[in-house]
Amino acid sequence: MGTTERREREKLRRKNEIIDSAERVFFSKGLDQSTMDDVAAEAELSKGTLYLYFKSKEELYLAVNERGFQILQTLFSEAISIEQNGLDKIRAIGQAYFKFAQQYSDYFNAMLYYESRDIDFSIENSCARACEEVGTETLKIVASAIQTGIVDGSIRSDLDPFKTAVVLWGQSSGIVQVHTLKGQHFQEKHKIKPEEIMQLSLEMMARSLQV
Amino acid sequence: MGTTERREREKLRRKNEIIDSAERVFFSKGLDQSTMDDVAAEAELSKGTLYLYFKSKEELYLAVNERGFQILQTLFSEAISIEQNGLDKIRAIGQAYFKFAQQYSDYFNAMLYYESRDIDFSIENSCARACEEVGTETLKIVASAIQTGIVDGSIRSDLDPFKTAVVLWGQSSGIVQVHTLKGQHFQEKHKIKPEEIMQLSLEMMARSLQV
DNA sequence: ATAATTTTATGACTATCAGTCATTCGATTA
DNA sequence: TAATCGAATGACTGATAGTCATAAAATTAT
Repeated sequence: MGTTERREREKLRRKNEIIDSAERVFFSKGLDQSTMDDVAAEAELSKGTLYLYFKSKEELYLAVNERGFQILQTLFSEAISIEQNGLDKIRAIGQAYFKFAQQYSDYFNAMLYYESRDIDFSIENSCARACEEVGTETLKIVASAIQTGIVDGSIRSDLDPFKTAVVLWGQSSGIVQVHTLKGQHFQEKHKIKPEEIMQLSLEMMARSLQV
Repeated sequence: MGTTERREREKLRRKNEIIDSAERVFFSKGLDQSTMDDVAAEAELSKGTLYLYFKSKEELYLAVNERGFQILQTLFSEAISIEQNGLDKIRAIGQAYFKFAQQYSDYFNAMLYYESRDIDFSIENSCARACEEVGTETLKIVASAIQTGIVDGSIRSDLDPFKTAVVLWGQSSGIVQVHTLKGQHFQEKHKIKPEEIMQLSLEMMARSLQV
């Protein structure tokens, strides 16, 4: 009988339902303010059950995070497909990243946490691994756009595509981190619009790639 | 009698002793693994006493952080004083920042936490305020170096010094964050030396400022 | 010198929450 | 109908941030 397969499916469904609930709770109250009991209540399950599907709060959190990465990856794929020239692809990716930070701010904030923590990638089959996988895929999209730019002459040829992708990634996340966490504060204190910072940053990054 | 003044001094001294102890504990075990009881034991005080001087663990942590900011500010001041030309000052600041991240990695890691959290600046007289103050001073150093560069012609004149300083700050912290948290992982996975990333980033940032 | 007052320090206690585990429930199979 | 097995439960444990009534020490007033 195909009972095992159905069970497998149901197990996956339940897992996703738990992530759905966790997402709602984490996004509405913030990760630190959310308890596993909150998530359990939202999922209409007992706390113990959560631990059958995720071995810790961090795992569950990373599972939510992975969805964010997947959205980002899609946005990046769309971005590069629209533009022809390599440098314009990179510009489009930059815009897409900033758009992601604004439109999917909950996912983005979750990603910040991920980026700023020393995550343990060692345990096999963990959600951290999955995040890392999608993250690397996303980086490869950036690297390939740079490669395209080098070939079509819109980007200087002395750059290593993957290394440059890592740099752009680091720089962008730093900027968007400032935007997200200190943006309002800067606006009040120094009369600087966060959007200006993001646009200026984009312009500067594009310039650093030009021949 | 000058008793009040001496008491004031002693109170400050005790406060600093607590920060000393907290620093040792936080740096040796990591913030999350450190308990207030650990800090109290290290300071040879009771936990209750800690709360007479700091209203929460976060406050105490921010107090440690402020020291890091002060070191960074000093390094930046030294950096700009060595070089003449504006763009070289900026390069020197960049190098100083990367040096800080390596030599004072404990302080730097603490700062990452600060940078990646939504800190509450509202409460009067809090340690967060102090960090913010030193942070702004540090930014002003960067901005003034950019201004110098615009005047001496080494940096393009269409940039707003303070906004550009914010961008450079955000980009740099993003890069160094990648370097610190994911560097080893990148090295293993993609055979990329973290130092290369930092140098490439510096070069790209300098290029984005050039006329 | 002594009592009254004010400041500083204590540590037992509370509240909260991540994670566990013996037990129950329910579906599948014999 | 009984036996088996995986899924689910929720009371329990351990850890720890933060509190508060009380004590000790220092300062000031009598």
